[in-house]
Amino acid sequence: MNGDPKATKSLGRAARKSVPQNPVNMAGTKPNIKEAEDPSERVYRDIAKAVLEQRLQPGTKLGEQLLCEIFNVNRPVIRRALMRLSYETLVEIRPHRGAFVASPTPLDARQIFEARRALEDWVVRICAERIDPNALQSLTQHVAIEQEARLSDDRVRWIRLSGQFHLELAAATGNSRIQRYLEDLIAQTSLIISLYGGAERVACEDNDHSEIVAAIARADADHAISLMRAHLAACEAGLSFEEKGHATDLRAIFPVSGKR
Amino acid sequence: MNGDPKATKSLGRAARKSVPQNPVNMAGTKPNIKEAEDPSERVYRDIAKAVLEQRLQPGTKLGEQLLCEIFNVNRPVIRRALMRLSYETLVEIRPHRGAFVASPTPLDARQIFEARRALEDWVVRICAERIDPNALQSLTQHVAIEQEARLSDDRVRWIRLSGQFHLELAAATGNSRIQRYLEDLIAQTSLIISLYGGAERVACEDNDHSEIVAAIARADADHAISLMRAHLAACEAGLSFEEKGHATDLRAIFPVSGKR
DNA sequence: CGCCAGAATTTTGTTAACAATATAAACAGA
DNA sequence: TCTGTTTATATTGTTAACAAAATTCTGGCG
Repeated sequence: MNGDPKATKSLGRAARKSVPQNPVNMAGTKPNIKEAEDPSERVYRDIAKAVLEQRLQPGTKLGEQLLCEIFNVNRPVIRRALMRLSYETLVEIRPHRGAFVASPTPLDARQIFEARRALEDWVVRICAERIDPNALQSLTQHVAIEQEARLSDDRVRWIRLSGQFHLELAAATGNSRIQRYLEDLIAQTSLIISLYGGAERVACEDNDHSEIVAAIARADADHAISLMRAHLAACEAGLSFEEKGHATDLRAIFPVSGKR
Repeated sequence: MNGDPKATKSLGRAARKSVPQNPVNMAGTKPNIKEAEDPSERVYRDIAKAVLEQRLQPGTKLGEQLLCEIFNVNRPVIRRALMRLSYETLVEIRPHRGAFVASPTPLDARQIFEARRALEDWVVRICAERIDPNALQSLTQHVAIEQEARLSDDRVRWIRLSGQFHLELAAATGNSRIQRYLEDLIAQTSLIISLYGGAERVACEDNDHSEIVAAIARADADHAISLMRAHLAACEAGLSFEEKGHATDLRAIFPVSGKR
């Protein structure tokens, strides 16, 4: 989430007198700001979330009209959301063809994991060096929630929490840029696991997370880093780049060969 | 400079012949594809380039109509370019207010330099460990060109080449994601230097670059890293956050009448 | 029976007009 | 003369209709 603290949409202080009978929303208390949030923001968030939770599989076509009906918005709104998603390489827009959920290649996967290693090494080191007690508390609690979700077999929730752990770690460094980049990489990791993931298709093991937190709590940077390295390596090692024969891929690859 | 009556309507794309004469355009010749590049791409690139070369100062308003006239395109095209620029936090879009060249705060500056340190440490290490001879050759040549530009007092060219050096370094790692993130950070570094830069407002010193390349050529990762760290630290130390008394800064700081 | 060509349909991309909001300018009152 | 309000202008955001491209369907041919 790219929290936008500046989007305060301050509607005019003085009520405009153009309409005398202006049903002012009970002034006095906190002016319930209309928020007037860009609807494309919601569309973007929902689609990104679906990708993150592996409910949207790579190669899925995202037709504009269909999305309009689903979200009850106009096409430019959809278009903006898709454009933003394409900027984060979560969807691929092919001119005059449409938008599709991105399908990272094995090479992409390698680069993404490499980038994650580069960033998360730094994140873990910073966390171990200067960790806010509150943040540490929050992390510990998060790991507990994760375990609970895993035990209760709530797969979608588990996946979401799994990725969120890494994000909270990044957030704990206080560097919003690194956090944003890691958001991007984690979302694409979801795609990669959707494509090349093994049997259970999980992102992370719980135990790894709790051990990392423990090492951070001990301010043992080196150990925390090696744990994170092993964690990501295990995740990457669990991929199998052979099973690429999904139907969606075939349709994306062969434009028209079919008849039925 | 009212617009010529030309071009806008007369889409210059070659008329597509539905004549059966051309049943299948074989793969042999594809020079006429024209790529049909999105015009917003050009607008985006030009504006980003202007920011990178510090010709566009932070806080500058980027009115849509004005840009339409400058680039001879329609508003949606401008709008797309601005939206993309806002994704990269090069411009800030305030609802119903317009788009402005971003003005990173001192806190932003700190985070950006921190992120650069995190990424470029990794970049330099990877380069020192596994550098392609061709890439090394290219880097050496680039440094030479940089020096030439500096000696010839071509300030804009020097600034551009200075940033490009770091990008080529990132490109040499072969990781396009890291490269993209660093592009983002370097562009914002230009903004920071525009805002808080000292007298000469330069990004980098030439000697630093050549020394870094030399260390990489020797495969001396540790030395290369410490050189890069010192290089970035020197750049950051050259900033002065005091001279903020510009009018544009004040307007950017107070979003609307000092509320909130 | 399978394959290729051509037209219809769907979908994307673009253009233009409309509405809402913020900015500014002018004006009245103190 | 200055402050506060009102009106006018300009710019942004949205909606709707139009045009181009591609996929799909249909028909003819090998």
